[in-house]
Amino acid sequence: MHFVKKCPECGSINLFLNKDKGEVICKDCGLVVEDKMVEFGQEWREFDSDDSNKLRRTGAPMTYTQYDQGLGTEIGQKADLFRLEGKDRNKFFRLRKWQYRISTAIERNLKLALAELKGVSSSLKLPKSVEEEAARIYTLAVQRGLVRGRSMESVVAGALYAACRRHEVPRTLDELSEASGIEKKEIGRTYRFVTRELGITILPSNPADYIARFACSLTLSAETQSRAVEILEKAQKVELTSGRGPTGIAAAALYVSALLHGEKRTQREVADVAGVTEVTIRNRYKELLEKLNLEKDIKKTKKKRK
DNA sequence: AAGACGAAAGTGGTTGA
DNA sequence: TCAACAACTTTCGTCTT
Repeated sequence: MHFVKKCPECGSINLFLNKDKGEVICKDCGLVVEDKMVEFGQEWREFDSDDSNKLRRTGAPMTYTQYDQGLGTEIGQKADLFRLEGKDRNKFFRLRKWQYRISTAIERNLKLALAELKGVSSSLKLPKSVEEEAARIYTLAVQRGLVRGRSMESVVAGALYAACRRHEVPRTLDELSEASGIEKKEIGRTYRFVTRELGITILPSNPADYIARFACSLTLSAETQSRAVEILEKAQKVELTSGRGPTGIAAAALYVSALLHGEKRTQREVADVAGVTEVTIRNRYKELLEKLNLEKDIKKTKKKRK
């Protein structure tokens, strides 16, 4: 268990440890700060009503994959209204009407969106924790009005993509695109927008995270796989990886590794599963050979073959 | 004939003035 | 806001197996 010093959502250092529940809570935004990323049943206190009986919850844990979790605020209770007259009073009614409209709109939107999210998530076979995270992100996005001017689906896809990245189970934009039916560009755009607006920090994705999945769909042996990861590690040290697309690097490492183990796959095959072109693989491949002195190894295995 | 290689031109996104 | 820039793609011709 490591302790987080700053709230990942709002950056506040005003954290509060609730020993009874064993949770660390951000006092500013109400986020339950996770010690690991995989954490179920987070809750935003902020959005709860003040009812004390609601604070003690029983029953099923609250989850962001359900659309209604006590969202929204009611403006103006009866008592306040009697103190207002004329213009002020009208203003109050107007505000209340809008508040009502907005909150019901949010609920409707969430209901639809979360259904969509579940669909996409399950077609990508994503773990439940990622789905939760995505739902959380989406909920936040809706509340901040970030969906305006964007299609609901694209924001869902963006949220899912972000959630995948945070949980280090990366899917490529292509996969998300296929599963959601949203254009790659669009997902990327909303993804960037949403994460920036919400101040979500995303670690640059690690090429090694892709290896297992790519290797699997290429039916490569476990040795080849771990060799590829080794190559990746070396590549990181020589700073071959910074700035490049992680999928390209992963693909190249896998390609080299397959060659070394006599499990040759064509560049085309590798390129397809990694969602990059052969050219990119070639470039990365070339760089890998140069910087890591792998030429001899390749030649050796070639001779062996003969 | 298929795969590997490389050059050249084009695309979308980031950065810095 | 615009131009320069890097990474990546597309396309195509040539070489290798």
